[in-house]
Amino acid sequence: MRANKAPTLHQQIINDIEGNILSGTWPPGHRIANEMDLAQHYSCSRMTVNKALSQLAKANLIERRKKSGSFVTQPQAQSAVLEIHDIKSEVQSLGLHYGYTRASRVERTSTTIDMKNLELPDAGNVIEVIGKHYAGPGVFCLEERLINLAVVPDARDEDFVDAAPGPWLTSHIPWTTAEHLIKSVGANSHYAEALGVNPGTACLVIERRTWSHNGPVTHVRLTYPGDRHALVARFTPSDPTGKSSGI
Amino acid sequence: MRANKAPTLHQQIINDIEGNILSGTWPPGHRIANEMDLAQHYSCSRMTVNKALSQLAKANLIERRKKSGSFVTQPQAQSAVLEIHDIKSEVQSLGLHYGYTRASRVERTSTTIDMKNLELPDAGNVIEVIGKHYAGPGVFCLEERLINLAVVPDARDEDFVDAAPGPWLTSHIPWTTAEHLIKSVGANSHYAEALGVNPGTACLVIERRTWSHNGPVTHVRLTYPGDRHALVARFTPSDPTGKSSGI
DNA sequence: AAGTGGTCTAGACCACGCG
DNA sequence: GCGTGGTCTAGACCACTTT
Repeated sequence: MRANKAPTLHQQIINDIEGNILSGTWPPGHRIANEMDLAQHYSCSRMTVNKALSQLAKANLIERRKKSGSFVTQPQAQSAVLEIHDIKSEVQSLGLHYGYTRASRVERTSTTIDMKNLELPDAGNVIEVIGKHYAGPGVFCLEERLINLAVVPDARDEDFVDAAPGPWLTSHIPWTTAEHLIKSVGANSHYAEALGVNPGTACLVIERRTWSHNGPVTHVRLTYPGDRHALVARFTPSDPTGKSSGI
Repeated sequence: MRANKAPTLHQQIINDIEGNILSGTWPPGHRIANEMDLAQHYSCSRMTVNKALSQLAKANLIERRKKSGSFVTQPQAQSAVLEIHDIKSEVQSLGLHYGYTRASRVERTSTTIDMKNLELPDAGNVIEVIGKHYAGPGVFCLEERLINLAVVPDARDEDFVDAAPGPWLTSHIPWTTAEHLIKSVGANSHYAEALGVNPGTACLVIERRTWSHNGPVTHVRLTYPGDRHALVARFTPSDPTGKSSGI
């Protein structure tokens, strides 16, 4: 039920390929047909295909190697202004042991707050999952997530005990739009206990909403204790491809 | 003394136009020559010019209108992954009165900390400007800025008493690269007093480094009190042009 | 040596919107 | 109406890299 508007041909090609990549149909490393074959498939010139593939390469969804071909990029679906963080690899890149524990999982009809967080137009069933990510012995961040069952019904069959919902979601649902909100808050007693810090400790909070073609997918609030965490983004005016990462 | 590498022709065109825009030579609203004229000027085909202009339009540096032509975008040099915030318009867009006061201005040879903040390879003269931005009666944020006099010698003649250094810099120096670092810290007694909050209050800190072709331009640390401020960015996978703004 | 992407050309047709 | 950008074509040559 995707609303596939295709105003231009090269945009249609981009949409098709992006769909295959983000949905996981084409896994990382998958080789994409070469430009001449694609041109034949779409009954267009090579230039048109090249325009589409160049744009996908600039967005870091594919990698192009001469003589070899074009391949789906390895860190799939995680290239954007502010990356959809894979916390596990983030922790491991710091040389620390990664761990995850689920604190709770509740299925319910959406409350008013849920609807506001997900920007749901109507009430519906949601799953709330709360868990902690660990870096070595300490808590790395607290995750509070809402999943919209209307868009992701398969989530009903997942308990999210051993693995965080994030990676499962990105491999099951292709997202088309994401929004980050970043702020700083002092930990109240509830968060302080969960994170193992003193009440009032400054925490970096990242809230992310994600949409697919079918509507709101998920809302997640990641709370990082203290000043142990920072976001970095570097860019130039005409190449607004922010490379961002947690520290 | 700009290192003008031009590997491809359309990149050369982009560089030229971007230079004219970011340096202010072409002010907002300036009409750019049409594609045919540019093609003649660069002795290339219209496609090549089109590729360059399309890319600049996607980066929001120019706006293209049929029949009329291409024009330099209004909010100049402030379109990027994380915008180079114009705090004044940010405050005013909230319907609040904007104010600015300079607290101090010091010219000195760079300290070790200065060199680290600016990523200076060698010691040199810098200016440190500290000031406060007000929204209505309250402090909106504290600004601590270093300016590299080797790259911006004209800054020596500015006292930055009535106007913040940020707008002056963006209108005098075209920046080519910027890096943001975002974190959350608890206010120590010094910051607490400056911001008018209780010690320990969580603050959002945004540190930005900016470079031009000639080297490091400036380093600024903006400290926003409490959870009154948040950053927002929205994007899609194949269009990583994050629109971000303060709240 | 051969296949691939990178770039460019010299045209073309169309839609839009200003005059 | 007509100038502009938007898109596309059917070629071409080159650089690179793997075989």
